[in-house]
Amino acid sequence: MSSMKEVAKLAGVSISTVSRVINNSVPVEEDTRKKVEKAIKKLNYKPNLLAKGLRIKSGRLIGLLVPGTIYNHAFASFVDYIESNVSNIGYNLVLGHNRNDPNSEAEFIDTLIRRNVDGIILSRVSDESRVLRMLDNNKIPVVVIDRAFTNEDVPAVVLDNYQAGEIAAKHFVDLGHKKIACLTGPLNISLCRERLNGFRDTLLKFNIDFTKNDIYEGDFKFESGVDFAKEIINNRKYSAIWAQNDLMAIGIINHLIRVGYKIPEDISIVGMDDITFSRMIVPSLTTVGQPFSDMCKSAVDLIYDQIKGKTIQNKRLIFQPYFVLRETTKKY
Amino acid sequence: MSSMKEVAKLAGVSISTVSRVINNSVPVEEDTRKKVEKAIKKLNYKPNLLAKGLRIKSGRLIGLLVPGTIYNHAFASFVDYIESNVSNIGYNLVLGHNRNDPNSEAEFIDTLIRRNVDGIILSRVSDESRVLRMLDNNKIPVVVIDRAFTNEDVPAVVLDNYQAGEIAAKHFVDLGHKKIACLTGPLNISLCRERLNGFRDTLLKFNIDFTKNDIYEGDFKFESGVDFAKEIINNRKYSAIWAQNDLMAIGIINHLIRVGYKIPEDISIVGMDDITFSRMIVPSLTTVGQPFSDMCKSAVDLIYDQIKGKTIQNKRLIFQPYFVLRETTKKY
DNA sequence: TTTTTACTCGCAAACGTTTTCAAAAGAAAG
DNA sequence: CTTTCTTTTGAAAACGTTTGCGAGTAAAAA
Repeated sequence: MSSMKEVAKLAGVSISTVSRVINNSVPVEEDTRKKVEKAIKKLNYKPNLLAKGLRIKSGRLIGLLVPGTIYNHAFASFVDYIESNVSNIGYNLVLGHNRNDPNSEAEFIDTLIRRNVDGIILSRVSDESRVLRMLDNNKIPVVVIDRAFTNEDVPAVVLDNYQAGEIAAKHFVDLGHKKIACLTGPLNISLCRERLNGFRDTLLKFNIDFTKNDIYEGDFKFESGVDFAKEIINNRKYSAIWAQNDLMAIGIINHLIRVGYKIPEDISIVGMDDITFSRMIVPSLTTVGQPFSDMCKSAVDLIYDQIKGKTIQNKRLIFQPYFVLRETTKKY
Repeated sequence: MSSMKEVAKLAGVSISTVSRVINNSVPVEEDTRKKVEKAIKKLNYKPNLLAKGLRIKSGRLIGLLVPGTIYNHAFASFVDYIESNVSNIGYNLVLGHNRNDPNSEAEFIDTLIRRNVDGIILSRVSDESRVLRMLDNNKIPVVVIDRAFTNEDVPAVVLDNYQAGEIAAKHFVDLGHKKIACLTGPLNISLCRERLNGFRDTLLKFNIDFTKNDIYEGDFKFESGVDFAKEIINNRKYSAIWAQNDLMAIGIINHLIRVGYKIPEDISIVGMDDITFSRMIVPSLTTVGQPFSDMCKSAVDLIYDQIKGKTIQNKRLIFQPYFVLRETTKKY
C-alpha cells in the first residue's frame, strides 16, 4: 500500500497538499491538483482509514448488534437492509451477535467504541442499562430498532405494535370469529404486551370474549408454535389464532396440518412479520407485516443525522404495520 | 475515552511502561505493574484500536463478503457462524454485500484493505479476477467459502458437490425411481455442474435413463422452483426430482401441492442445503445438507492460520454433505 | 514604486499506540 | 572498589493522516 508521502514525493509537493486535493478542503491551484491526481492514479493510492480515523476521530464504521439471525429470519432482513443503507452513506458495517450474554454484548459495544465507530444500531439488547451506561459516557450516536428502550431519550425506530394487534383482531372480527386465541412472544418484552393489548382491546370492543385463558406465552421460536398447537388440539376450542410472529404461526400450522386439520377451513391463523417464507408455505400465511426495509433506512438515517450534528426532533419513529391477506384465514 | 497518556500520568510512569503492562511484551516490575493496573481500572482505560492498528498494521478485523442473505437463507447461516468464530478469535467482522455489481464489490474489498483487515472471507464473488488482482498486491489472507475460485492457489472451503449429487441420486435409485429430473442452479457456476455430474453419473451407473432433456436450469430462487413445476405438470413424466437447493425445492412443492399433487405419493422431491425452513414445511423436505457450521469454523481457522503465518498445507478443504431423510420422498 | 490583500503552499504538531535504543540502577563478579 | 552484566524504565521515532499557522508569491490598491 502506498502512502501520502510517496504520492507527495512523486508529485513534487508536500504531504499537506496531497491531503488537500483528496479532501478538497482548501482550494489548490489547478496545476498542482493535476500533478497530484496523476500521482494518485499512478500509485493507485487510497488513504488509509486507520490513520485518517485516528486523526479525525471517526472510524467511518457503524456497528450493528443483532440477536443472531439464524433462528429468526426477520433479523436476517435487518442485517441486509442495514448494510445496504450503511453502505449507501459511505460507511462500513461491523456486525455483532448478542448471544443472550450481557458480557459478550458489552464486549462488542466496547470494541465498537475503541474503534471510534460513528454510530451504533441496536436491535434486542440483553442488558439495556449497562449498554446505556457504556454509551453515554462516550457521545456516540445510537438508535435502537425493533424494540425501544425504556429510556425514552434514546432514538428508536419501532413498529406500532398496538396497531399490529388491532389489525390482526380486526381481521378476525371481520371474518366473524368468536373463539380466538393469541400465542404471544415472551411477555416480559413490552412489544409483546403492546401487541397483545391492541389485540385484546379490539376484540373486547367488538364484544368478543377474550380472557387470560386465551393467551398463551411462547418464545418466538418454531417449536413454540408446535407446542402450542399440541396443547390446544385436545379441546377444539378456537376457530382463530394470532401468533405474534410468523415462525410460531408456521409451527402451529405445521402441527395442525399433521394432525389432520384443514387450514383455513378448520381454523384461521394469522402471523406477524411477513418473513419471506410466509408466502412460500401452503397454505400461504396471512400475516401482519412490518416494513423492515423502511425501518432500516430510517434507522441509519437517524444515525446519519446525529453524525451530522442535527438535533433530532422526533426521538421515536413509529411505523405502521401492514396487513397481508393470504390463505390461512377464512370466514367463520 | 481516556488515553495511555492519562494512565501514565496517573500511575506516575511513562507511556511505554503502560504499553508494556498491557501487552505484557516485556517484563515490568511487580510494583509498577500494580500501579499501572490500578490506574487502568480507575480510568476504565481501553486501548484505542485505530491507533494500535495503525502502528502494528492490523485492524483486528475480518471482512466477509456475501451475496446478500435475504433471498438465500443459507447465507444468513454463513453470516451467523462466521461472526461467531471471528468473535471467538478476538476479531470483529465487517460485513459487505456483493450486490451482483463488480464495482461495489471492488469498492468493498478496497475499504477492507484500507482498514488493514487481517483477513477476508469471500462467498460468491462477481468478478473473480478483479478481486484476485486487488488482493495479492497486498498480502492479505483470503479464503473463499462455498464456491472455490478457478485459481487453485486461493484457499477454499467447499462442499464435495459431486458427492451431493451422488447422494441425491443414490437415494432415488434406492427408492426405485426411474423417471428423474434435476433442477439445477445456474450452470455457469461450476458447483452446479459438479452436483449435476455426480447426480447424472450415479443415475447412469444404475442404468437409469437421464438425458439433457431431464435437466432444467434454475436460478436458485423460489420462483424458479415454481416455474419449473408449472412446466412439468403438463406431462406427468417424472416420479422424482432433485432441486439443487432447498428454496427451489420448496417452490416446486408449493406449486405441485397447489395443483393437487400429493407429495411424496405422486412425486418424490429432494432439496439441498438443509436450511432451517426445510424441516418446517409439511411435508418436511428430504434434503442433502451442508455442514455450514463446520465449514464456517474452518474458514476462519484458515484465515487465522494465515494470520499466524502458518503455511497452509491443504489449499482446498472439502466437506462431505450429509443426507437428511424427511418426508418428501417415497418408494416408487 | 510601495503597500496591502489574496491566494497557494509547506512545516510541524497532533491523533494514540508500539518499539527501538539507551540510560539508570542495582546485582554480580573481579 | 571498580568493572561488568542484568533488569527495569523512559525518550523519541514511527505508523499515515489532518490542520493551524506562517511564509512566499502574485495580484490589486495606493
